[in-house]
Amino acid sequence: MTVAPRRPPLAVSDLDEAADAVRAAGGRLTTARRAVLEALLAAGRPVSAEQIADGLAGRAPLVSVYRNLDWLEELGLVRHIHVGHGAGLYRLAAEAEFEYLVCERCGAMSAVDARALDRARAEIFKAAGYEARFDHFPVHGLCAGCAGLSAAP
Amino acid sequence: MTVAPRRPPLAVSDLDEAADAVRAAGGRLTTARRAVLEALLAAGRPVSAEQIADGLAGRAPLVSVYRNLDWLEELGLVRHIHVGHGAGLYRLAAEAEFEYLVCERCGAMSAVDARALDRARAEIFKAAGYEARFDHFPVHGLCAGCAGLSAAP
DNA sequence: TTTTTTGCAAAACCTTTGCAGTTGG
DNA sequence: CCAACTGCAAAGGTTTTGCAAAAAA
Repeated sequence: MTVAPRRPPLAVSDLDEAADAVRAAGGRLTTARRAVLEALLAAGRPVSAEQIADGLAGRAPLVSVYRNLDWLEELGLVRHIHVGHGAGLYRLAAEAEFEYLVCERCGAMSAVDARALDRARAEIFKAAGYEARFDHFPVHGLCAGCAGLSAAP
Repeated sequence: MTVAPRRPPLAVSDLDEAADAVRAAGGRLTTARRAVLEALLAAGRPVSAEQIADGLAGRAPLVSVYRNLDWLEELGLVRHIHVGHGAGLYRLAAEAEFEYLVCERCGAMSAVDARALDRARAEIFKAAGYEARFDHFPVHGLCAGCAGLSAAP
């Protein structure tokens, strides 16, 4: 979960494309690395390193999952987000066109097209001069249901 | 750093008011607790538990700082935010009218009046049905200076 | 006195690192 | 073959917990 300069996203939609990207970078498609990529492709949503390792049936221990996630993130194939106080969640950069919203009451996590938040980004820029990014620290708040609950007495 | 239901903010501007709030809640104004409150009042901006403990010259060890921050947060006097990958930062709820923006490139943290982000919140609500809150996970992105840098080749 | 709070020690939790051995290309 | 990668073990940084001793009211 390096903080370092984020590489431009490298979108892949299947294992073959991922394998090509790995080899193009001079990397090797090891058992552990393939397993992590398969897990991410299968998940289709942000998952923790532990969830990945658990689903790997021993093909790679947690530490190797972390090392591969880091390496793949440096390559631009993987991104991670921070949701509440829990562990970091990882996803393929292929899904980069989505951004997430997290409900702090019920824990729900919704995905929206990144462009849907462009107007919000523009308002933040007008108000504070910041180019907001929601792809690392998603928007936290209350989902429609929970917002309704706290509005009603 | 309990996640639990956030209490309504309890704004205090000096130690006396804080002491009253503590006693009104049936708590005691111990040396450690007073020291933590003084540190927060003096800081006037979000600081880590470790920074607080370091400035206390032994009046309370880190573990007591954490316990008091938790207790004070449950009471509504203190809030914490998450900035990047670092430790949580604590501040008095009195400063709740400010929200923060964090630059992921240079680490700068700017405070803005919370109302300045109301339009952005409205846009997020329109786009995703979420009532966004920036008071726990601040807006992350690029400050004006760093955004300019990455725009220029 | 009585209940709260302290502070040490130890653990929990997530993530990273050192290093010797393994493996993909 | 040999650099890249693994996996164990051990550590890192942050936060929490158990518990007996101390202190506020």
